[in-house]
Amino acid sequence: MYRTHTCGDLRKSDAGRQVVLSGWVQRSRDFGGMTFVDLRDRYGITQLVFNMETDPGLCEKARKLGREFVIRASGRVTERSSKNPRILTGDIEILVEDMEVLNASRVPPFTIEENTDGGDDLRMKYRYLDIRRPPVKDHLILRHRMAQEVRKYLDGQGFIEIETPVLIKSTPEGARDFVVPSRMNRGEFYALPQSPQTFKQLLMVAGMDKYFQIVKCFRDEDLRADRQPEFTQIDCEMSFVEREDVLNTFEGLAGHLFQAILGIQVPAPFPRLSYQETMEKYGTDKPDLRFGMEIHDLSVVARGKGFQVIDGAEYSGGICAPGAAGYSRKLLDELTEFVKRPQIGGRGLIWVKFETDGNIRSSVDKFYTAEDLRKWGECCGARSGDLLLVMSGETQATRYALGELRLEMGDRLSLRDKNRFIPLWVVDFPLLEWDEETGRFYAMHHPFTSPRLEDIDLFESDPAKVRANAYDLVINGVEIGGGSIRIHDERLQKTMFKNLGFSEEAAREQFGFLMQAFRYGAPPHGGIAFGFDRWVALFGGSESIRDFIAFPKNTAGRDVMINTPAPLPGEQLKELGIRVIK
RNA sequence: GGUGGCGUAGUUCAGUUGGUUAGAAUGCCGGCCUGUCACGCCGGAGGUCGCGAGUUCGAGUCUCGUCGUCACCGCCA
Repeated sequence: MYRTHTCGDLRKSDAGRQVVLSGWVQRSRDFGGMTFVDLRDRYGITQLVFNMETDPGLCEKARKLGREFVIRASGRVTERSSKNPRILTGDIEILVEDMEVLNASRVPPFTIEENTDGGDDLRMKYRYLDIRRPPVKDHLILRHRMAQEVRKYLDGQGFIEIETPVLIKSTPEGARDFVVPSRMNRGEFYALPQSPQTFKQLLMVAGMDKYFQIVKCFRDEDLRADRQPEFTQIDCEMSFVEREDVLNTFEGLAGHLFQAILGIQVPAPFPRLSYQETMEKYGTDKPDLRFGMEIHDLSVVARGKGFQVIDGAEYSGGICAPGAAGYSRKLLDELTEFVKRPQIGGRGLIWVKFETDGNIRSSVDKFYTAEDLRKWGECCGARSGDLLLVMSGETQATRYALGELRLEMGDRLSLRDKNRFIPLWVVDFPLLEWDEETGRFYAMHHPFTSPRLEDIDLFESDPAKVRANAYDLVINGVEIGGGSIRIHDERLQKTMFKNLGFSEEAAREQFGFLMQAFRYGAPPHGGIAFGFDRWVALFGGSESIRDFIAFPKNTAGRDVMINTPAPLPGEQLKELGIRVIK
């Protein structure tokens, strides 16, 4: 027998018991006459004691143990004379009577501890060692618990978990596909799904009514801290629903997860912001509502005083940083540098200090009187002691830059508390997005998203103005999920394809199966998909999803542990009928 | 596709204006130690300064290229 208990089990009440434990040697402390060994497994750490007086041979053996050796030890549980309150098993130790090395270990390349000394690339190369560390292990356990709660909740709501194929068909819209060659159909390729979108709609046509799946999705696009080439979605679809039905159902899911995982009660319904409104107030479609500091339009109030930067700009806007009027020249310069970074794209930054003694000082005193600036302050809700930060330029770009500045100020003023969660729905996205390069419209969400029916006439006059019946769930500035009410009508779907520049043939070629299905009584339906990795990372207090995935890929899409992607042997290529060009 | 950061001992990092023998901590190895739990003390080993060119009397340090890695922009329906 390898073990009677785990390394996290034993307590004071177990004193006197004869036990067998197996695990890894975390560390040993050798005193010559006696040796302590910390034995670790997934459940905890238990101290083993070896004594030279009791059994010199065994004690010598224990002194030779190295880090990460796998051993089995049997002995008697005893209460410690000096306890360790920092671990759960700290009241007891095992007086070892027999010990066996099950497997020796080379010295690991980094320390397997709460805070490792290993860098990212090493940790990835030896991921199986990294996962032994409590933080990574706990992230994976958190992920497991969330997945179980999702299943529990959705099952309780009558959702059926159904698997959809992984070898599917490449589609031209959207992200690049990963493709898989077919040996039996030479010259033809499968694609891995970017999401099970069309299949879940077909399941609605099939009458399954409520579907969900925790499923891998694949997108061959450049990566980020919160993007992996393969990632996991909680994919859901429902029949006979309107937007509010979907939002209510999944507010329920979110509320359940907050409660079950974090023990937090989140008030429902979540706030709903239109895309238009969030772009105006926060400069982004995924606002962080943990703090105010909204963007205010100063275009009108600031114009006409001879300051070319503002007078010549399409748009001027400002944010009011509470209590920051004391910012030094150096800090203001830092902020100016921040907005001028190419990623932010600002040309410069105007500041106005509403000092606590009532004075108003600004970087544009030459052009504006105190009275002028007081009006700016009124527009932005500035109070005594606040700092107003103003930028000018093209509307969209300036709002974006102000949005980024807002987040920066939120960080600097410690307004983004990791332990607070403010979810909201962003609704009424534009249905279509104009692409300058190709000179045509693309679906902002996907081509099956229903327009808001009252906007349908705009298809003819001003397609860019058509609003989608789509929604995103945003928590603390992170896009956690999104979905829409779908088109279930063949004719409307055709109109949509037409506006996207699909020829009738192309549409039939790509999505004919869906159009065909719609002819056989497609119910009104809609759904949503959540970025599971992001949601877990958010609950785990991290911006990077990498440490919530057991075996993630690096920013170049490589797995440095198994070293892939890799070339294929010529034989294999030949069998697939593929020649690699350089 | 683009911008930027980083690359020095097993690991994490320091390394001045370009200057003689490249340091620290930790880990590792050896010794001592009977109540530690980041044990302590003593000693030791350990380096192609990512790689390749160039500038220079002289390059870890400067320049260019290249590779790796991270962050961001584009991209991600």
